[in-house]
Amino acid sequence: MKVRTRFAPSPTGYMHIGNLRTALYEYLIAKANDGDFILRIEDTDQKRYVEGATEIIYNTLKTVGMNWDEGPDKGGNYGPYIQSERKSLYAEYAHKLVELGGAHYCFCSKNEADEEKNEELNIKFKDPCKLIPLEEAKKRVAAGEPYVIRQTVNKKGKSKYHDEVYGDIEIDYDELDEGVLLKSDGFPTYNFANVVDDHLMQITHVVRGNEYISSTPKYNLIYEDFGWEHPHYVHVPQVMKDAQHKLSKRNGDASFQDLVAKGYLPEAILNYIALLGWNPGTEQEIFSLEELTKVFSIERLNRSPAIFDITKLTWMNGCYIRALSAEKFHQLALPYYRDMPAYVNLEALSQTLQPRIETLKDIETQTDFIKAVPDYSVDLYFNKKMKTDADIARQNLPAIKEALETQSEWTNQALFDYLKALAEKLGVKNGQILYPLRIALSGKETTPGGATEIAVILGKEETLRRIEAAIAKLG
RNA sequence: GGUCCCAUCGUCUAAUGGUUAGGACACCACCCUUUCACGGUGGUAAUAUGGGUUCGAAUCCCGUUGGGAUCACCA
Repeated sequence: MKVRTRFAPSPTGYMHIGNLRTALYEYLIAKANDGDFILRIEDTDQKRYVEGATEIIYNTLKTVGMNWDEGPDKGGNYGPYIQSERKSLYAEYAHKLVELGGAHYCFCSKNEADEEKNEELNIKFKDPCKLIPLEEAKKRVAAGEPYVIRQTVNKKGKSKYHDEVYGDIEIDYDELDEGVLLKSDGFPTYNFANVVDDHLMQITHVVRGNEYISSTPKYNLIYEDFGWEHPHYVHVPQVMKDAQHKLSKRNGDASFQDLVAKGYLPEAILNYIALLGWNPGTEQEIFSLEELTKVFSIERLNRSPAIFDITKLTWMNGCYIRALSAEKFHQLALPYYRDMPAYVNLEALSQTLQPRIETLKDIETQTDFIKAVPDYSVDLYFNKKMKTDADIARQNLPAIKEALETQSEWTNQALFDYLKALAEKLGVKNGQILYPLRIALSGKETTPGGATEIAVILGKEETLRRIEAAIAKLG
């Protein structure tokens, strides 16, 4: 049988990291087995619907290259792929389930149902409405009385099922709530819609967060009552913010969109989250999506929760940035150059920046001195190792300026050789020329690249102007 | 609270009865060097705890502790 997995997000806002990881595992399970990856939008809760959220889902999946084989925009043999468009289908199946004895009509208000429960005595909600004879219940429904359809749990003993990650799970039927399957507004709850859809769409592997482990027996009951076979279950551990809290939208934790905005590359984010809860069994850590589909296996999925570590993602992002071609990096950097003065040599800037940044956003802080030299203290000219200080700078800067004025080949290598020769001629150390020059050009203790690289970035004219300004400042 | 799940360096993880408990990030040191970074070398650092089983336990079993999930007309 062909493997079919589905990503079934609800359009309630941006895409968070845990969600994207689940989608990734679903995609990989499908693609590692030559199967289909299906996108289904679960919008049965109209109160939580957020405008534009569906587009975010599409864009995110496209950005990372996880292409779906069937979905709302793409069609397929099992549509529609938006649950709100399948509304009548659920009602049909819910009523059928009532006939089969797996569910019943309930006329309780929400409050009444809540009161029935007794948490201290640990009594699960067992709906009194299930005692209403079916014929009578149908009459009340026909008469227009508001109702919901609740699952009926009559079984006793232990429910057992196998999970591909967690192994055999055993839960007592008494632990199962008789939850609402079809709401009074006619929409199904997740508990019902996911079963009906997964069956109808012939999903073979259900991948979801492990918070569903304990409610899975309820779903299995529905599969049984319909006489359907249940899919393979792949429950995956949570992605945590720290040891106590999971990553969540409500806390405003970083979403995929946020990370991209912070200068992380989609490929790096995807690579990093693949490794949160899964490992290849080798020491390789850098994987493209393509490579992942080749080495992924369910068996190597982990059972314990994983903390999202932005530091390691940052390192990995740096790896991806360094691996970029010079042209590609320049393209990605361009938006960050928007306010650069005209004299700046952008290609040279990119070249200098690429090995030095870990996120694209670093460009902003690394290049702040380019627009204007900050107001710095002349103490900056002091460097013990380079044997320089303000006096040395005062002494050498005019000579550097004079030398550079006649220099025509304005490349890093040429400038470096030239200034090295100058140092020799003056009988001073290289550092006594280069260090003061770098400070004069940047006004910063640390800069991307050395004196000559900065000179190339600034161009000859601006370089000379800045040296002049520095000489004036030193007095 | 009931039930279920989880437990190896700070973090992500490897080791599926026999390893000096391995790798990666981070951190520290050194090297390279025109500052910074990249790169290279080395280092600090873990089997939560108590019992079993076994010649031998991170690994299997039981208890304890700690953490998480779930108990919605949310998904």
